[in-house]
Amino acid sequence: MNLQKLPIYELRSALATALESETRIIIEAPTGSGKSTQIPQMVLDCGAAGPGEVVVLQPRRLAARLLAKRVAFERNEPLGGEVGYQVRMEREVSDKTQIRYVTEGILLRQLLSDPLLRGVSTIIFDEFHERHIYGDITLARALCLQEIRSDLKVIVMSATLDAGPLREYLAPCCELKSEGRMFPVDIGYSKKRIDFRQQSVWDAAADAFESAIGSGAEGDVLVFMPGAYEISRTVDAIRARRCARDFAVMPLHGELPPRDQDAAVGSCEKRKVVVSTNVAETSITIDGVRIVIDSGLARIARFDPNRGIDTLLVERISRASADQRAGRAGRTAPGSCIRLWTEREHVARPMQQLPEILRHDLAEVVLTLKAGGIDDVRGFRWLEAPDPLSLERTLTLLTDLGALDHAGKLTAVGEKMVQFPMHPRYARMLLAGETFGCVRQACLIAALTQGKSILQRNKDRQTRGNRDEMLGEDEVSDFKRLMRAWMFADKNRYQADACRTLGVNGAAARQVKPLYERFVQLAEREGLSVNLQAPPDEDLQKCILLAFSDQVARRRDVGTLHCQVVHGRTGDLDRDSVVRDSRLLVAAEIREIEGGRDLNVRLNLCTAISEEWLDELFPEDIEVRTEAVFDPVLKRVVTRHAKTFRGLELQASMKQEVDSQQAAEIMAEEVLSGRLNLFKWDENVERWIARVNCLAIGCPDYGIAPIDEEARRMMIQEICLGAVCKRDLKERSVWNVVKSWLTPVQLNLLEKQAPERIQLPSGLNVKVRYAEGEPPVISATIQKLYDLTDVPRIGFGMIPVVVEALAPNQRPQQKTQDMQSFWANSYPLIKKELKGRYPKHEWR
DNA sequence: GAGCACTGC
Repeated sequence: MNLQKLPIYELRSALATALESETRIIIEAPTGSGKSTQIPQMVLDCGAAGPGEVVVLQPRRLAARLLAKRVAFERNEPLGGEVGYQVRMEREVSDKTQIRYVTEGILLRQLLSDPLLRGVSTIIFDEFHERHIYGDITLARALCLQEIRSDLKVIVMSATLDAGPLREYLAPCCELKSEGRMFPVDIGYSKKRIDFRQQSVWDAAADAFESAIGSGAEGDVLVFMPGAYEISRTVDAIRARRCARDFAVMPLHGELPPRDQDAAVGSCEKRKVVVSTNVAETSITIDGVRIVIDSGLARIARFDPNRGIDTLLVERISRASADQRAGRAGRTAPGSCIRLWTEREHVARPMQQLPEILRHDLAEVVLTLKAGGIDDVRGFRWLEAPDPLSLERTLTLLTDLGALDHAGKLTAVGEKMVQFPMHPRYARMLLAGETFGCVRQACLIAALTQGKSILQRNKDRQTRGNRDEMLGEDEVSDFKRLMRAWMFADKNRYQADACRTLGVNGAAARQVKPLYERFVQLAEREGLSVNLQAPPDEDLQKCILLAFSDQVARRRDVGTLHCQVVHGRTGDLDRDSVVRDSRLLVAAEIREIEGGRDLNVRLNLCTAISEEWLDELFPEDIEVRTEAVFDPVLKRVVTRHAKTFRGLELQASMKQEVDSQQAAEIMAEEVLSGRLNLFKWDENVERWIARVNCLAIGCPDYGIAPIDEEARRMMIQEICLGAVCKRDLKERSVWNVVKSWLTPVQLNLLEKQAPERIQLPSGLNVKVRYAEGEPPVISATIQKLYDLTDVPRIGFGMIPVVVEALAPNQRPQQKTQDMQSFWANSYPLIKKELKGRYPKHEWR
């Protein structure tokens, strides 16, 4: 290839000039422009950055390795000489290395040991638009470092750039731009909005496939779907079409065995249809694709700081992601992309995916910052500041784990924890291992939870039987079973056949070993005693409990998997968990997933615990502020974290007759301050509310308390405006109540019928378009209505209602509050509560 | 219908 032909070359002289005078440069260039291989060489070759290394940050290990290889080859040098790379557990560098490709976390760690980054002349951030959390943090640290080291150059490269905020953040900085050499991709939208509840997304994709092939489009086809289930349905749906008979239709996602993945990526005699998750959006390139069919959906992981739960829900992708997906059709020739949504819907989508820093658990990052001497994380120079609530919760967790003292300073324990590259919870478990004689086991557990799970899910009866047989049936901890499974795989040298009998992912198991060894090595370096002998189960269980004490759960009954979790949460024990009989357990993972049309919270990686340990491990005697009758076991747990655990305690108490006025008052306080999530109403709760005589807030999928006229009117209004749909009214009883309020026309609307003219309770006639599944489209008329009624839009899919409940035989002390002032006072509170629960909605 | 993709001296 003639390198001079790469489009990025047009920037060569401008870059050299900029480097003479500027220390911060933004380069905007699309994927495929050659920026990742050429810019570092230009920087090195023009000599303007001065002596020292050019470090290039990559979000993915594979990319770092491949780019280094490529550049070494271009410069006719051996890898690890002038050009090298460094990723976790792997390095090819030497003292001669001038260009070093690294993953983002590596440089952040390097900053801990060498805050001045001596020997580094230039840091280049590649693929910055992906906005990974470590990229954000490292950039912030690099900019701070420039204040001391004025010779340090920072270059930020990005494909699509929302340059505004970044430009401000980097100011003063210089910008360079290069056009790509992508082939044009013709983008087509659906003419009519597709409701995936009416027509399945796989059928819609198969239709799109049929029409694309029917109109003579050439090349291979790439279909984007949110997950494995949708992929398998899509594969079936496409195969069933007659026009697919000349095609090989293949799935592609992370859970697939490597052989199948290779088949999807590799060449094929027939034309190909690859149905894939997001792996094909950034990580994997499939040659020959000229048609992309995009469902516009993806499963997106978030951490909900309000509840302390990881969520994994299907969401609509951003415009930037959609463009990235479309671009996959134009890598080798002009192509086309069919989007299964309308152009109008497209405009309503967010420009960019929310950066990771706003979606992830911050524990590790904050601990790393603290270790880097940044005491005031709230005032840190964030490119995008994380949610203050999320930050608070993180600081609380780190304090609970003993990494920070009450002034927020790093403790000696915290200093040790930082040495271990893992979530602080696991680092804490490792340190606790010293007390309980299970450091080695803790190292293995930490290694096992780093990457993909080594035990495959949804295995057949046979496989599960094998597991019980070969791994033993003890019911102590899922971690123990994971460890046994790994040791089995290790003993069998990760051979595919042996692994398959137990449903073990051999490749994932193989990657555990070096991590395990590394962690043991680090533990030894930190002076922990790494014993060979396994401790009694009990000690390991206690050790685990210490790291996850805020995730203690209790089985609600023996017949179901349903559990109560501290902090007012509920969830179901994973049906594959080995913890079967213990009523009390601790979950290392709590995540909310979409199962069918419902949301389910699942408790994973569980460990049985015993009530007696609580006194031993949490001796602090914290006064509990209520006299209500509580489950004695829960009371112990609650006693430890009185403040945060109160929710569970109170929730438990509701199952019984509440006869303590004080308990009710505490509860009211919890609800109103947003600390306690609302619970499913039942008669007890109603009685409780009646007793407290307070304002509470609710939303329909959690049930409806006795509602006054005003609240009811508002609710109807929201229904008419399309802000709520029947699906939101999850509970049958609630639905029956609501149904009884509505006129037939309103009922129709709620059931998702066509646009209607309706008279609102306020007397206004409006025409309404029901906008379920997307942010409500506010027409001018409706906007006007909002203005007239002073009802703020809380967001799609929920109705906050006001409940003014009265004690029996008591007159209202004041008439139902003036709605306007109610909203003015309560809106921020409600919004905060709901925002945590429905992060994917757009808020204003 | 029980669950995306990455990553750490």
